[in-house]
Amino acid sequence: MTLGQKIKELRESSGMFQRELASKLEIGDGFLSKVESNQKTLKREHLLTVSKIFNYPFSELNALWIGTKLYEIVKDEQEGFNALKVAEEQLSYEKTENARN
Amino acid sequence: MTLGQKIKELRESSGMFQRELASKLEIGDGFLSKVESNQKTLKREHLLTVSKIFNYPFSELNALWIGTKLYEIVKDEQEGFNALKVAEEQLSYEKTENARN
DNA sequence: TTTAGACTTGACTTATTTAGGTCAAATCTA
DNA sequence: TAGATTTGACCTAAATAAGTCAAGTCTAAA
Repeated sequence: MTLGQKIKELRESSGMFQRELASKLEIGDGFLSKVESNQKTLKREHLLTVSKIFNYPFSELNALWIGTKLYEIVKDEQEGFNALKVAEEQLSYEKTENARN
Repeated sequence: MTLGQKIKELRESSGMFQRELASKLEIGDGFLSKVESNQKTLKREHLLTVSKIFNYPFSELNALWIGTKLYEIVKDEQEGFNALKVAEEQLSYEKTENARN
């Protein structure tokens, strides 16, 4: 599930048109269309608005937002999967380091 | 293990000084110092040179390079870990999609 | 079968960020 | 006190973010 897919899903399942949602977010509908197909990214502040409109947890939108960004970086990389593992490892190392103090 | 750590490790275990390695890479030693502490990143082409100098697999350096970059993105994020999972999921979804065709 | 409304796409823009450094001064280490 | 390393301030070019807008396409229904 990408952020674009999720937004489209939320919008459609609430019977809203792109134009409506776009206007709530104060962006053009062309731009929203691209957001839903992950050709463009929403500003992070917009995520909060989306969260409120559809009453959907911000943290999940946030995870999708960052995750989709990470995916854009690794998707054409041979070492993409390993790179994700490296990042994960560094992250959990940092976590245990901080826990130690 | 970060890329900076790995480079430092390779350099030190071959008894080389920063100045020497820096000159082989045609960068300043101040810059290399920052690379080793992950404050700056090497150009990707430099990775190939490093790989040759220390006879260390390029693919691993590459994974560390991308991984450290990903880590920089997620390290201060609450949803960092989940975001990595999202990216991983998207990546494996894409893989199976491609395999289907 | 045409036409309206929803959506997609391509070309373009401008402002901000990031990449990839340099250099000199400060610090650390034997 | 020399040589190795680190740090901070600074720089420029290139990339990315965050859009707009008009033209094109797709789909139901009159």
